[in-house]
Amino acid sequence: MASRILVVEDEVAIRDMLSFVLEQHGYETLEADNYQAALDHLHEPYPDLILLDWMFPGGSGIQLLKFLKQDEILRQIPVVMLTARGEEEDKVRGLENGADDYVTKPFSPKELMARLKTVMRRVNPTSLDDTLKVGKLKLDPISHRATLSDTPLDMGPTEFKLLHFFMTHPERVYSREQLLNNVWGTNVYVEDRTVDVHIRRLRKALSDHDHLVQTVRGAGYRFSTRS
Amino acid sequence: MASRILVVEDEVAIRDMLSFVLEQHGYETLEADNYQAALDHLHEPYPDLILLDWMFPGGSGIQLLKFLKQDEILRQIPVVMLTARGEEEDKVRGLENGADDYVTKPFSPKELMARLKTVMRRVNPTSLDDTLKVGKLKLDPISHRATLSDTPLDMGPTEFKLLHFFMTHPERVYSREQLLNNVWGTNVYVEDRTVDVHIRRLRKALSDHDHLVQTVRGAGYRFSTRS
DNA sequence: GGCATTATGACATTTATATGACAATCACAC
DNA sequence: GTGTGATTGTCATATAAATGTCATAATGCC
Repeated sequence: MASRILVVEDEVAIRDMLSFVLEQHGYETLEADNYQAALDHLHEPYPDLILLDWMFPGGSGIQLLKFLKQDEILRQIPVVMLTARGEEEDKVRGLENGADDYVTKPFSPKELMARLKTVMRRVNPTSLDDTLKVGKLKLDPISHRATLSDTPLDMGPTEFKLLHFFMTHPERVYSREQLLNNVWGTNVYVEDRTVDVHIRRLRKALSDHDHLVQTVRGAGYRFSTRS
Repeated sequence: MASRILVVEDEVAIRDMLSFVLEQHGYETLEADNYQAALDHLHEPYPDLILLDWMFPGGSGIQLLKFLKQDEILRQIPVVMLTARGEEEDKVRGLENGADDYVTKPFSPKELMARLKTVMRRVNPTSLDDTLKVGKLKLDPISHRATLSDTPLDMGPTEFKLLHFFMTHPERVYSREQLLNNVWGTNVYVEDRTVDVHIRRLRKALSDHDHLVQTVRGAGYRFSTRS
């Protein structure tokens, strides 16, 4: 059950961008490019958050915001406003009318996700990160636990991060260097070969599911459900 | 292995966004937020493409563009301009000065990737990451896997590269020497006859599709769907 | 047939990956 | 603090795979 985010934004380019970033981070997105379309999404199952462009056709953002806050159910859905840079009054007016936060266009993915997470954590601490599943293998970022057929797997933090990265980026080869950058972080000087060792530890932890982590000779490693 | 894209853009939010989208699509990114930083990236290994903001500090986009086009090597790197919406003259001026295409801010990830791919296809068709298909035979550079009717084929790195080259250059004879240059790389001293052996290994891997790799007596080999 | 070219199997060598061990470091309980 | 176990990165070694070359067989061409 991924969190669902309703994106209310009339400009298709920005809407696409928001959807892309959100989906890459594991959210489901609903899209609306006008007032009525936004209303059409406001029924069960309700979105978990609304990303609302301040200015959009068929009713400005504040109009929809006010409408939401009048409804007993809808008012509980957190709203993050999208404002143009420098429009300070917009932000103030938005926050005064019940918006939970705002993001200024243009935005970096990092900033966007950070704000969304903060807001969602504040409103509903449990709905945040989703469990990743691949067959019997599950990875739950919340409890920070990986299980196989509901049996907890024993692995270190690095292996957990590695598995998390793999599960969010399956069916794709990654060189040792890329894995170091993505899992260990950039500006970390660690031997390439160290990756091998952690791969082995991860495979060990996965026991009879170690085939999910595949060696691609001369290229790196790949997480794949196919043999 | 992955294409490298130099992003020249001063606004951090937009730069982050570009990097995020590009990296999600498997590109490596280099970042520069000013003229000098951009120049610092222009050495080997050269970026495969430059994404250039029209207006950025320490020299406008066109300035850098002109500089690039004066250099024999650098001029070959394709350039995609980032322009503000509505600035039609900018686009025209950019294209006149050698830019290969432009993307208007704000942009959707889909549009961005489409334009980049188009440009890269025009310049260097082999550097692309698209799945290659010939009948039931598929080669996916992203997962680094060759399949026949979705069954993974077992072959070594050299055979994989060889097949990749063939699939991107079908219906054309290549001498052993040409194959060595293209697949093994230049400055590699290897016997001509070695190619025969790898051809055989590739055919073996292709099993009942080995007819795709054809011998052209006295000339070399050819990858062809026609018998 | 006789010559030239290619196919194939075998093999030694090189290269890449897997694995076990270990010392240093870290996290946390006491 | 101090102790204790877990974790981490690195190394040495084992194992496995890939590579290039050769000798020889097979094939095509005149």
